[in-house]
Formats: sequence, C-alpha cells, structure tokens
Amino acid sequence: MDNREVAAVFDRIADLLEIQGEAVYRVNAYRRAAESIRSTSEEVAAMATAGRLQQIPGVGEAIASKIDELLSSGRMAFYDKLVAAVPEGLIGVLEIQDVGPKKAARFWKELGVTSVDDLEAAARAGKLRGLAGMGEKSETRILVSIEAYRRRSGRASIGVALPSAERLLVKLRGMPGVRQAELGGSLRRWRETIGDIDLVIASDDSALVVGGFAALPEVRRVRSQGETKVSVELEGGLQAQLWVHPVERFGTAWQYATGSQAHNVRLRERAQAMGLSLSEHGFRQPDGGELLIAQEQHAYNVLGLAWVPPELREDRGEMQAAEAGALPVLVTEADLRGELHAHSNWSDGGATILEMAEAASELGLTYLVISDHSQSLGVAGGLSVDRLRAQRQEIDQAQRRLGSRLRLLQGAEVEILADGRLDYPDAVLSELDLVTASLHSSLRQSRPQATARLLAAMRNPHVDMIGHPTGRMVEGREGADLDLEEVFRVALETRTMLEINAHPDRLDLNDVHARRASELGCLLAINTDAHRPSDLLLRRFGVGVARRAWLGPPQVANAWPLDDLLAWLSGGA
DNA sequence: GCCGTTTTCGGCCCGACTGTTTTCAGTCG
Repeated sequence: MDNREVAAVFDRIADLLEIQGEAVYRVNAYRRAAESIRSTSEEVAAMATAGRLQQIPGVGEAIASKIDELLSSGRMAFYDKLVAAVPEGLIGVLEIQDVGPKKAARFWKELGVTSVDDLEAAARAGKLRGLAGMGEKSETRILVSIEAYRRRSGRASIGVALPSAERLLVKLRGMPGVRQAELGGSLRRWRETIGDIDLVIASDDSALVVGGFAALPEVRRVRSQGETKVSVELEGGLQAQLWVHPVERFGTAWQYATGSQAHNVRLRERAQAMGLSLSEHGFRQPDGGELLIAQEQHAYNVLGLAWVPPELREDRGEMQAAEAGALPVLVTEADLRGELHAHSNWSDGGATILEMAEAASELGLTYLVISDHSQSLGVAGGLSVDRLRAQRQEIDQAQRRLGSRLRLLQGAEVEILADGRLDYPDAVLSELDLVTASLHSSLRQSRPQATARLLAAMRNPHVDMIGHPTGRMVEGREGADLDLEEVFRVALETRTMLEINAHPDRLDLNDVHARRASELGCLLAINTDAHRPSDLLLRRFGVGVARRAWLGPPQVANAWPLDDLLAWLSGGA
C-alpha cells in the first residue's frame, strides 16, 4: 500500500467515527494523521519496517500500531469493526453540502438512510421535515445540494479552475467599491486540484461587493449570502466563495482565506501561546484591544515568523522553517532559462520548429530542446531514424535564423518499451543533444517490473532525463506502480534528471515526490511538454508544483545556464 | 488520539451563515 492508500483508510475511519458521534478531537486526530501521511515524502511502508512511523507528525503509538497492522496483514480490526457498525454508503452522504456527521447519523438512525439515493428519496417524500431541528427549508436545501453534488465531478483541475478564477478577478477589480481583489485558497497555494475558488476583496462597502458578485452572470446559484461573505455555484459547476474585509484588515483576511486550514490552525495556536487571538479580522490582545493587519506579511511578523510563501502553507514543516529563518528561496517562472521538452509538427505537435523557437524566445527563454516522439509511438507520429536525422537539418536551418537569440537542441522523447529497452538504438541516441525517456504504454505492470523498466532506461548512458516519470493523469488514470525511492536513488547515481511535467493534467512528478527526489539530491526539470507555442505558458503550473516541493533555482536544471547543464550531464561538476 | 519554552494530563483555532430556534446547533472553511 502506498501513502495515499493508507491515508485514505484513516480519512474513512475519521468519517465513520464522526457519524458514530465520537469526540471531535479524536476524529481530528485521525484526520490530521491522514493528511500528514499523505504529504509524507518517504514511503510509510519503509518507515514502518524501520520502526519510524511515530516520526510522522500526528502519528502516535495507537495510530502507528494500526498502520503496522494494516501493512503487515492488509487488514485492520478497528477499521473492520467500524465498517460493520456504520453503513459505508453514509460516507457518500457526507459529501452533500450542509449535511455533516450529525445529520447523516440522524437520517440513518431515524429514517434508515444509507446512501445519497436514499436521502434524495426521503427528502422528496417529505420525510426530513419531521425530524427535530429540520423544516421545509432544510429539506429543499438538501435536495438542491444533492443536485449540485450530482453535477459536480469531484475536485477541478487547477488548469480549469485557475483561468476561470482569473476571469472573475478581472471582473471584480472593475467593480465599484473594490479596492483590491485577490485569490486565496488552494488556487493561491497551487494545489493540483481545486475544491472551490476563494476570492478575497478589500472594500469599505461590503454590501455593494457581495451583492455585485452574487449578481454576476456566471453565477448560477447563490448557496449562502451574508454581510461579508457569499458562497455561490458558477455556471460549469465550480463553486466560488468571496470574503469582503476593510482595507486595514486585509492582511489577516487574505492570510485566513489562503489557508491551508492546517496551516491556519498552527498559526492560531502560536498566537495563543503568545497571549494573542488570531482571526481573519486581526489579532485580539489580552486587554481586548485589536491589532489590525493590512499587509499579510505583518501577520507573520507579529508571530515572530518570516512571511511564508502560499505554496508552502500545508503544515509540512513551514512553521519551523519560518521560525528558524530557514525558509527556502523558491524557484520562480522568471528563473527558467530553457525548455527541455517540446514537440513540433514533425510528430504530434501543431507548430514548426521555428515557430516553437520564436515563442520560447519571446518568453525570455534562451534554449529549447525539440524532443519529438520516437518511432514506436505511432499514434503520435513518432519519428523513424531516417526522419529523426532529417529533422536535424531543419533544426540547423532554424538555428541559423535565430542567431544567438536562442539555442536550439535536438532531443527526442524516446519510448521506454515494455521490457525496458529504448525505442532507438544507442548509436542513434548518441547523436542527440539531450535524450528524454518516457513511459506511455503498459502502465499496469507490477511494481518490480515497472521499476526495473525505468531503472534500465536510466542506466542507459545516453538517457539524460525521465519525462513525466509515473505517467499518471490528475483526476484520471493512476500512474505506473513504481518504487520511487529506488528510482530516485538510481537517478542520482546515473545523473538522470527527473521531469516535473507542467501540463495541468499531468503534474508529474507531483509536489510530494518532487520534494523527496530533491531531498535525496536528484536534479529536477520543469517542462511544459509543449505541443504548440501557447503550451509554453503552462510552465507556471510546473513552477507551482516545484515551489510546493520546496525547490529553488539550484534544484531545477532548466533554471541553469545551458552550458552548466550540459557540463553536469556529461559528468562534470 | 496526539502532544508539551505554561503541561505526561488536560487541553486541542476562530468566526460567518443558515434554519429553527427564542439562545443555539450544525456546517463550513
């Protein structure tokens, strides 16, 4: 079982305990442990073997022994008992907005509801309004929430949510009464999937802004609307919420709305320890006086901390680093000097080599590797050896046109075949400037098989980089089942770069794995895998992952000058 | 269930909004 699977079990335990009416602090302990396991970069299985599970924050004696039991036997008596006591379908009912554990338990115990379908039927039959504390309005509200739930498809990809949020921001910034409008939430933290769009507004007229936002044409339905906060469902199914605060309180408001929740809890605990109380409105002092914070940075400074970049605000050690003045200098889009993975119309790209190069140059890049697909990837127009050699001519021609503005290199995205062999012979690979090897097919091999396949590719002396190492798709197919610790170890040994593929559907390696790879000393690269000039703009999503992985420019190969990179690859310092 | 420059026991972030209530519980972020 990998970390994600173990974490999912503990999340489920938390849900079931909550429905059973268990004390909220015990439930939260399981939730915290689950989140912590999910963001642990080392595999829990390895930590269990080494007896180091309790090093994971939020994992104590009890949870550690449950993990041990789960990993060694594939079962957990405690969990089995819970599942026997509470219908698992109720976990789906918790997904309905405005239905939490208390209501779910009542629907189950008093009406026999064990699924979303049951709940809908009960609501339609008018059975909910008979329960204590529930009326006709609650019943209708739940029916509306069920409809929204069926429309929604879980979390949205950041690639969809961010552009949509940016369009909203433009509108908001043009609205009367708006002094400042910013993104908060998981979008500002560059998480790979987004539950909803969080917007924070500085304004002296909250009624005007709240009303104006709720009336926007892209708002399909208002879920709740108060004096300073409004929550809506947008056309297209995304949810958005907006907070309005006065300018002089905007610092703490933006901090609060950015989260993560776990990070905010740590911050507020720290405030408490200093005798302060922190909320979105500001700090409250022991004498009851308020300390207002207009600039977000000052909220951190009051607590004796350096400002924490939003991408790090996940309770993954950033508080300790901020306290020690040891926060990393994170890589930015402006640090990127080159692109190591781009396609042209020689394979499945939509633009000529020169067009791609011009676009890269306009973005300020100084080198570009054209890496079209290799021969066996027929669906993507993979290049035969002859075509690959012919392509070199066109690259040379384009280079002459470009002059010194941008250096073009010939690479290839070479298939790693199912048995670990590469799709071009070594003699051909040796002619290329930079070889990327990638998995596209046979992703369902066993872990030993898939791992061995990738290791074999890395051990080929001509291979410089592994493209989208796991092959996973965000919210889509699982990647290959790999022993990533072993992959990282061999990447380090063979000087093979590992890609952070910036396409928002891939984001592969992800933040947690990229952080681990970097901790172990691997060199990463942020690539767009561009198939047309506009795809080069996707690099910001890769930068988001890299920043979430705590990477600075030295850890990112394409933030290096080209000569340094080539020297490193050829075995130099 | 976890955890400790207040603690190995007794705490565990803080506030907005809704609906059903006459003062609050539930949910959410």
